[in-house]
Amino acid sequence: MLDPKFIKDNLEAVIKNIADRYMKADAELTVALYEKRNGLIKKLEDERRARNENSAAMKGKLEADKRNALIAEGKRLKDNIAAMESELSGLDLQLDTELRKIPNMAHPDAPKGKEDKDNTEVKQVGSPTVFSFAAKDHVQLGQELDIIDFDAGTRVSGTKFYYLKNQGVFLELALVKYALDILVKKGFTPFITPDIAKMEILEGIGFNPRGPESNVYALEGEDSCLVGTAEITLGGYYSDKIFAKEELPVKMAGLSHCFRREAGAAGQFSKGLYRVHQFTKLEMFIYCLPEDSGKAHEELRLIEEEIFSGLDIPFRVVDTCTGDLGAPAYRKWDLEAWMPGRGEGEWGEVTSTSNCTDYQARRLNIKYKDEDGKNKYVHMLNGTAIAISRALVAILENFQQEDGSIKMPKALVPYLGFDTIHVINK
RNA sequence: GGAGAGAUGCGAGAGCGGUUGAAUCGGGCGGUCUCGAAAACCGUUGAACCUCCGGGUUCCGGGGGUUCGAAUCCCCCUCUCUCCGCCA
Repeated sequence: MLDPKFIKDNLEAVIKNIADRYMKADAELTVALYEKRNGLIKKLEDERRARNENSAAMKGKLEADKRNALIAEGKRLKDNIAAMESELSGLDLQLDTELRKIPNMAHPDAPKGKEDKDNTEVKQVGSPTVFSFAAKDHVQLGQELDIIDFDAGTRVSGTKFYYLKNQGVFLELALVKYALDILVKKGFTPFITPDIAKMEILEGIGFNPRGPESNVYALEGEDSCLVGTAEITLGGYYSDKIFAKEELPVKMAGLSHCFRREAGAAGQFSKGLYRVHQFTKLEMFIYCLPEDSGKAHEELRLIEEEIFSGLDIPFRVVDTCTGDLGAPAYRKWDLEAWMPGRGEGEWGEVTSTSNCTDYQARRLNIKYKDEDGKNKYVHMLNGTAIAISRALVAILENFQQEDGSIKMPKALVPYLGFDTIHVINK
């Protein structure tokens, strides 16, 4: 969330930012509630001071009537304070509700626009794969090679579930290890995180775990959820922490399963593995000083580029427009890989890296001690190292051969122990 | 899952209705001494919020309650430790 004081002092900019991001939030109401709350706090504190003085006056020996008078005054103050406190907690709740709706400020250079079409291409690496034969999509390839079983996934678990099978299994493990090795070399501490997190952590990260439009699976009667990304568990890892300045940056790599409801998402562009309820993802996470977050964001993007270049997958980098940014993001870059099986071929998102500045840190209460002795909020950034399901789409579709086999990227061969997934039962 | 013990500042740990935002020790920081260091000694050292920038309020695991007044008494919850059970 944003600092209410910041909203008050930059009201016009905040209102414009909400509009740029096509979000529904009421900054003016928020400020009004904030001011009302502060006024009440002031009055409440005066009453509490009176109460403290009153009880301090009663410490020694007193004549009975004097004491009784003080007790009567104390009782009056007590009732008054109780009433004000309950009013205040109501106001706090309202303020918090409004505050939650207000997105992070967007980077001034983030392209203005409403939806993903308005994202701007920053660069392209490689070029769309050209085939001398009719290319198949990954659904067909995966089934023919017997490495992905969608039918069994649907039967056992429901639509948008799948089994990886045979070499598909080793492909997932190889991709994880390949990316992990790169990250460890770059100073990231590897983690395998829980796949479940408490709602308060989800909310701190900026997810909405409740409601029918939520993308989150909540656990019945548990006050916790299946995570949609390890961003949640990595970001929650240091909640309520105060870092020494020298400890930063902290760089983490977290492997987890990701669970997403994806309610209502259907159609050609989300078929097969592209949009599923469960997948494996290796996520990067950085906690850093505010002045370093721009640089750290760049670093995350460059690592993503390195991972995909290393796999020889053609991709482009896009700068995400204001309307397409998630609420916590200040700026976001996506890598989109070439996916020949989407229609006539199409760029499809494979990674995403966001600089969330102090938006998450404020709610999760993650700070560092600055030289002036003050505790200040850290900046928090996340980025996909590799999301297996999407990477599989790109690998199967780009590296398919005329005979239906798939050539493995060179970088994966040492991890796989084979260089081709051959067509069977021919 | 059952039984017991506990949760206080950076750490250890006292306090068990009003003089405690918190003794004491340790750590950190600053200083004295020293050629320098160590030792010793002295000083200092929590956070959040509001502010008419003088100050004020709140916080002793979390939430409720009793009281004129709660770190201290009562209730509920969470977590940690020990023992037993179960289990990959």
